[in-house]
Amino acid sequence: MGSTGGRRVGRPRAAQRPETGLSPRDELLAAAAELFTTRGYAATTTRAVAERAGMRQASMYHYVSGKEELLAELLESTVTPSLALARDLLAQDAAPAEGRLWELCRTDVELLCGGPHNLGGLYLLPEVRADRFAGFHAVRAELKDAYRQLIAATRTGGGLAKSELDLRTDLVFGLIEGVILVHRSDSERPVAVFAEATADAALRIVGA
Amino acid sequence: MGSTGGRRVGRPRAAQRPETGLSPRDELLAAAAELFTTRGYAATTTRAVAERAGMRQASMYHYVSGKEELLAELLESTVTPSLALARDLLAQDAAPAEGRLWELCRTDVELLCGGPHNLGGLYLLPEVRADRFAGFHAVRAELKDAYRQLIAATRTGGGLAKSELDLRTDLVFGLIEGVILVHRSDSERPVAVFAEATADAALRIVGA
DNA sequence: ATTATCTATAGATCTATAGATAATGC
DNA sequence: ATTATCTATAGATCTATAGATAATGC
Repeated sequence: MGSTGGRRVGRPRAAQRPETGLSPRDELLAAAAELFTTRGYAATTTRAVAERAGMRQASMYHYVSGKEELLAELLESTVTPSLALARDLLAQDAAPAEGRLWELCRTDVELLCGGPHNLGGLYLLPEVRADRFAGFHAVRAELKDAYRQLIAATRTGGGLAKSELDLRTDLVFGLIEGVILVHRSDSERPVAVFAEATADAALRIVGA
Repeated sequence: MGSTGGRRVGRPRAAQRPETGLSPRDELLAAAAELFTTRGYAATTTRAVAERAGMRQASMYHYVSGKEELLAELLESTVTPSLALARDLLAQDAAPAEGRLWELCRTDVELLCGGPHNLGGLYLLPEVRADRFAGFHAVRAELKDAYRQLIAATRTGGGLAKSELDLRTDLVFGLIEGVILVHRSDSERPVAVFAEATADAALRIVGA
């Protein structure tokens, strides 16, 4: 337990850099997050990811099976916290739906815009449509359904026909996604302000 | 001028298919539109584009310099009509801004969701951030500025501080973009209905 | 002995060019 | 002669595996 920190098992890395404190796997995930969000998934090579994480291309395979695994894990990490909150809010059925919907919107934006990279944008990579990521899509569909249920439970949402409810859900869900995209173009605005404004806008769309 | 139609100069294509009526260049653009929007830009090979357009990979270079040119042209085609309308609406400064903003939103959604492929999604490919597409970004920034000007000209927009105006512009612009993404998941709803609902939502966001 | 890394590379692409070919046009 | 296509391919990747190496652990 020497506090010297350094000495690790295994052959040293060829290009030594200051310790990040992250595990090698997390270094890879962080590198992938940055590269996938800025250059895109297909355009990012395994070499680029590994090298940015401080190791050689081949060493990456000691930790992950390939690019797909990195993307799958990053996708999960974007949607899982939002879904956990959504389930929580759905369960609080004594509280007014308006406030719960507002909170879901706000937190969703904050989570997705808050990190160092625009992980929210990963949702939108065309490659994510592949079957490989069906698991992610299922989780995401559950999140969207939570939005739908909360919208249906609002005062104005109560009497809506199904098609009208679907429409409003798409509008709100579209707003959240779109806003995450737009965010990256102007990062000087505090995320908290932006997230609250988006939640306000969502409620106005629903008519509450 | 025989109405037989067929006979064309040059070596015949290896795989013959029914005439599309499009020029070879337009066949390439149509193929690229489909593939770029569904699989992504980097994941689409020149071979896939050419083959889908009915010719061999190498023949593509007779018409375009490569994939980049196809993407650049497709991008232009998505934003140019919207910008033309935006300029038009800005010039009509006698009419109330609310109605003009509504019309811009509606038409923008209709144009981008209306085509056979989700060309609106091209905006969002990470590759589009490259310098090569600076021209497109300039046009797009002009479109966004038109949104801003119209929002500023509404009754509620008049007295806004710059930061507040920027915020609302981002929310509206984000809504338009996000909604285009969401649209592809549910194409059974008529585009016209969706476009109007989006425009209504945009006005509610602005507070008009 | 175990482990984390490295170097080297086979095999599979993919792009863009060179040069041949099979039509029509004159 | 001109044109639109083709086939063939060089050169440049990129992925994933095989096997070597340089640390610590015991």
